[in-house]
Amino acid sequence: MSPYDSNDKKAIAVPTLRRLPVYYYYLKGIEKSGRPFISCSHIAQDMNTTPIQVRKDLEAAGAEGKPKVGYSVSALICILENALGYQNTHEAFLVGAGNLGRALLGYTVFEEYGLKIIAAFDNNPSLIGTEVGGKPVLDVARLDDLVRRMNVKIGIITVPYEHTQQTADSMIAAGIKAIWNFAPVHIKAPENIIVQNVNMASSLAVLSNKLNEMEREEN
Amino acid sequence: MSPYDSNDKKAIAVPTLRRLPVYYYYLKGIEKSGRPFISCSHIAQDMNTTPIQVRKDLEAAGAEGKPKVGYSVSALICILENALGYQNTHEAFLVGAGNLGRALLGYTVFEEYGLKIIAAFDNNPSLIGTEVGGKPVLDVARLDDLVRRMNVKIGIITVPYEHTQQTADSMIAAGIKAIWNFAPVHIKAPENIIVQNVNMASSLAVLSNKLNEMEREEN
DNA sequence: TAGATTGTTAATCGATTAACAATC
DNA sequence: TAGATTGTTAATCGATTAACAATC
Repeated sequence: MSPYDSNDKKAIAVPTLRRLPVYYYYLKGIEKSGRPFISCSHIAQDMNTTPIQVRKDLEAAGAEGKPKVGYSVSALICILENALGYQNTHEAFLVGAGNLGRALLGYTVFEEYGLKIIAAFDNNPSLIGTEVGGKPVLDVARLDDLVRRMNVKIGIITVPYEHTQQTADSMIAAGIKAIWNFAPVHIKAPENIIVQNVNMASSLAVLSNKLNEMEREEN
Repeated sequence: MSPYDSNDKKAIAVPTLRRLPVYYYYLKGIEKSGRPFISCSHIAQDMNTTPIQVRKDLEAAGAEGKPKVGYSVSALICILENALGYQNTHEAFLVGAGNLGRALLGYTVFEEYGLKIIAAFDNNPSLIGTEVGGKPVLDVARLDDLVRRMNVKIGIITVPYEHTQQTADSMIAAGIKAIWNFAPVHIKAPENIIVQNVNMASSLAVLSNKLNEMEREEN
């Protein structure tokens, strides 16, 4: 690491980043079992992966182990919480209080993972004024004003896919910096806006493709 | 392509596969607008990507275009439906009729994408016997029998994460071939079982990390 | 000490990107 | 025809995997 590098934390690669929460959940289970240390090979075996990948991933997160002993489970958990920003909570607004939106509003665990949904928005009058998971459902017309006043940075989109782009546009106009998009469509946004998709259609495509391939092989 | 290749369709790479549904949704919109042909560059511009990637992805799906004209929108849609197996519907059981499970049960669009959820299972007596999205919620004790009798191949897991592995185990024991897992934990399964994860925690990790990085840069 | 395990450096592999040829 | 656009082959880049050194 060069002394000219003011920012000495290297960015963690996305594939690694996506695996870290899975290690985290796994290690929380190990911690409960009371085991104080664990080796890469042990983790790898439990998680159907290779010791090398585990070691690289943990290294990227900043973990340090001891030869012959392995990694301290509690230290690992702490390091992962840090790398994943679990201690650094952001507030979020959710737009679209349909089935999926309501499911997300009910996920109180998100608060442990750095995401606090503070309100939902919808355009359906029969939903406006209700509460889901203890969070108010407000008129989407108020979104702009509230994003500005409360300086909320994260917007969650769970509207029907035809309204995705327009919802994203209003979020961005109001000052939202990061969008968590659950619709299966691409969002057009300026480069400085973070767009992260949870795309069930993509995931289903991979599943179906593998299953169809498997069935083809059987013939 | 060698004449010795009995199976002349090359497997589509997973990153490409994940992008295909997004093209599909996009092209459905283009089709509605009435435009008959479209070029890679046009698609790329609308989707914040590069013409080269679009061309490669469409090529992998089996599309053919005409120089100077582009690709026929309707032909593309047809080819994507084929590559994604949308015409080849599989039946599925869902286990865990909580918030997220209920949201998925309500997604009738899945049926257009090759997935037909025919029943849900839960262990909560107050849910058993009810209906969600027109689908019955049954006692999870009946899962094994019904998977066998109805020869269902896909299992969807939307149970709390502590019960994920055990749910997967019963699915596999009953003969499920592919698991669509919405819990943030790794599932241990034999190699011949397909496991596809929709991991919100992974996605959130990427989002938070980028946002934290952005905020760090602002200082 | 010996051996297990981490740490580090190098090799491989595959996806992405680029360059250029073919063609309508 | 000329130029836009696809098709194809090569180069690059980054993640994964492997090899080996360091160390408790």
